[in-house]
Amino acid sequence: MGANGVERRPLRRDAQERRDRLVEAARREFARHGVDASLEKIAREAGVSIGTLYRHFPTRMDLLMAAFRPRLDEFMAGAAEALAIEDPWDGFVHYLENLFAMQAGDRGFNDFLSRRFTDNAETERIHDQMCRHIGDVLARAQDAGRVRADLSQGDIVNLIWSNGRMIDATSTTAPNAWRRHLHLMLDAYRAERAHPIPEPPMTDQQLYDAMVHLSQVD
Amino acid sequence: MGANGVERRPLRRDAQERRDRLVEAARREFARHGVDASLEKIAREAGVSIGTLYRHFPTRMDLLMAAFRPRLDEFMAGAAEALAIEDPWDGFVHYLENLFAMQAGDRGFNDFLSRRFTDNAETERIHDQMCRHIGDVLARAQDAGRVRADLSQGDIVNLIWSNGRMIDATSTTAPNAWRRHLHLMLDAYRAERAHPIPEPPMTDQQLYDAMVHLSQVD
DNA sequence: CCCAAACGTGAGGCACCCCTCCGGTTCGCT
DNA sequence: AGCGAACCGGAGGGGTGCCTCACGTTTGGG
Repeated sequence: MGANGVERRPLRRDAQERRDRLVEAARREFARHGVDASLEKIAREAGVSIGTLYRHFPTRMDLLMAAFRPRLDEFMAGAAEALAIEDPWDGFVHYLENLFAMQAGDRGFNDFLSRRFTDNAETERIHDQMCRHIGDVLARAQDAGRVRADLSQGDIVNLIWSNGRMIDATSTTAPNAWRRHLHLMLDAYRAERAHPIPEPPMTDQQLYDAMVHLSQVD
Repeated sequence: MGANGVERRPLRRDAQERRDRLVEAARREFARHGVDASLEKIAREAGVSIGTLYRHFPTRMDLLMAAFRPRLDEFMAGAAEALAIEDPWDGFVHYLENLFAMQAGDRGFNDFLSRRFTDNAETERIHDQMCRHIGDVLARAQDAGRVRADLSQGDIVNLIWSNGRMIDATSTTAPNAWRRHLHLMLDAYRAERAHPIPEPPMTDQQLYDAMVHLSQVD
């Protein structure tokens, strides 16, 4: 079955082989240089011409989705795991740990999580699903009185941005620094030590706009 | 007196006027697009040719320093204020509030604080001074038992990165979101009920490398 | 008022990157 | 084997940005 449910004949053998090499090269380049990596370089890296790249992946997003599919599945599985853990706090921590670790492992995926590409129905779907996951994990921990009640989904998205930036900075020189950041944040999130926050959480609209903003070029 | 102490005759009247216009335009463009803003655009904006820009500012850093000098002074003054506040915790909060607010006010300055340009003695000096300030403010609050003892300078630099990214995302849609982030972080930093952190702080070398890394193009 | 020094200009070389299009190549079905 | 559909290559047009340099313009001291 094709991506959109349309049955299509399999690729010719040579075409399939080139396509695989492209996805492989894209994974490497996106991981190294983020989602804005040069397509021409990816083609070169794959030993394929730029025209071929465009034949298989008409838009950058097509290539991104092909490259990140496994990572995305892995990530979603981690989120499901979190909800399966009995203790709500442990589930919350597991969710964040999984999130941070995946961001740390791949700069492209890190970018991908931080930005929201509005021109693509599938990525919208993915982001919605992510937001639902966050909401569930968070609400459960809050209902159990373990996470401060005034924490919002937007604060977690914020955390994604923060951590993303930190990982950009430290990944080559201190690859585990994110774990420190995470545990510091956990102390900020615990219900026991909460002090009132003088600024209200972002509205859904603000949050959405901010994510879209990050995906637009200056 | 010239920047490096060399006495040089004043600029010709027309040259001075163009230089002023350039600095003005640079401030605007850097604020809007970060420190990587296009120099050609800045020249256009100033109504001056690109050649003239290069005559006055042979390197991007020369222009950056000219544009940010007032902001830098303002920032350093805020840091001094923080140390002048009697209560160590209040001083700590004041320092961070000043820092965040200045990051929020100018995308270029935000970039500037996050990165470390190694090819320039003056910026190195500035960063060293900033690190000293952070160290002083932090140590004072820790000695007073108000900030958790296991917090390191690197964690504050981390905070600069985190907040920088958050501001990039939210400045146009939720310009005060940083204040919420700050107060969340304060709850993470308070000494009372701090939980142990399983990852050691970054070494000075790691911290330095990370800052340099951020200032290098992909 | 004159002229040398200071200054300004913008075309142009170079390096990227994106994306298209058409002539040539390869596959695999019959 | 032969042929048409599928596929591939890569030149090339359009865009942006950096930086230089030969030539023309302006200033202000003498």
